[in-house]
Amino acid sequence: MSYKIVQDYLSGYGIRPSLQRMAVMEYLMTHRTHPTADEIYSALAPVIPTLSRTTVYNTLSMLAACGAIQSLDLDGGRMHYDGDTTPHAHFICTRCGTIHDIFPETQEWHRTLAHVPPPAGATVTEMQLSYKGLCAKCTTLNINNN
Amino acid sequence: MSYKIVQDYLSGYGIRPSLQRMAVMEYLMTHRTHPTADEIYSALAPVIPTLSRTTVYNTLSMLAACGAIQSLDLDGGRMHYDGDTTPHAHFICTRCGTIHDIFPETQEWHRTLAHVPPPAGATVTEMQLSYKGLCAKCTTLNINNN
DNA sequence: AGCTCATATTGTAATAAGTACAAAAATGAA
DNA sequence: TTCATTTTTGTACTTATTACAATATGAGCT
Repeated sequence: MSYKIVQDYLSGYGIRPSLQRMAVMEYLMTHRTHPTADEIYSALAPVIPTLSRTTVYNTLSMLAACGAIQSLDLDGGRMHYDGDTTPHAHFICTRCGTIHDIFPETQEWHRTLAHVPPPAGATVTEMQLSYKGLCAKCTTLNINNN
Repeated sequence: MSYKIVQDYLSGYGIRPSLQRMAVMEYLMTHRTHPTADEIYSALAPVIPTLSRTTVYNTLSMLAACGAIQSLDLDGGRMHYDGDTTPHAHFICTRCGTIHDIFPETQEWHRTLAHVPPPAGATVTEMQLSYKGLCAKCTTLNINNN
């Protein structure tokens, strides 16, 4: 992924494109695995030896607050992040932890929002639709008692 | 809430109705505040002086796994619990933490499920639809810069 | 270039939620 | 009652995240 694309993306959200921020953003753009803050830190630390965990946490919170990325409350303990901000749902496997994207037709997404309306007067900043269960592979393993 | 109702409810899920389990379940049935494990512990500890935090955590996990209650991954840090297992969505205010229930028409809920299908072959055990933002009260406070 | 001030990053220490585990207690069956 | 199983308890630990103060960086001005 080119330097300039990431830089322009951040600038477009009014975010100053520092080395660290670009690295985090680029990681999320090129890895569709919905990583946690720590996974991102571990991947980037070898490349940016001075990188601090705190910076990764701060950067992710900031990017999410600006709407440049999406944060996912999926597995209780830790937060996952998604560089794709187009409206979509997620499935998380409670056995292997894999997270799958589910892209509904845009009109269906809007229909859901219209029929499950947030409280009157509230300002909605995020919406999340998620499923938990066993993925196909783990369902099979489970049947075979592994 | 009568002892017998709670007891029968747990028995219906094949859960042995111990004193501790009944207390936790009864708390969730009579408090629609979507409490965390610690809030439940703090409320029950004075009534059951020997109660242990671990028991509350274990009980909640078990009740959720059996489908007797619903667990809500809403605010990153901690898990919230809901004694109402009928399908409904939630709104959480990121400022004051209040959680509101949103009850859509049942047919709309099913329509959403049908149009946002989980991965093929997966076994879905939980579904969660949630909004985050500022509640009406906090929206007003925010405008007035409080 | 050098200076200055605001912003960003770093590292350490602290917090907070939840889990592991082994001992003790309670329960139920024989 | 006795024995085995289940449940509860308490302590210690792990893990994710935040607080905070010190340091570094960078953009604009002279």
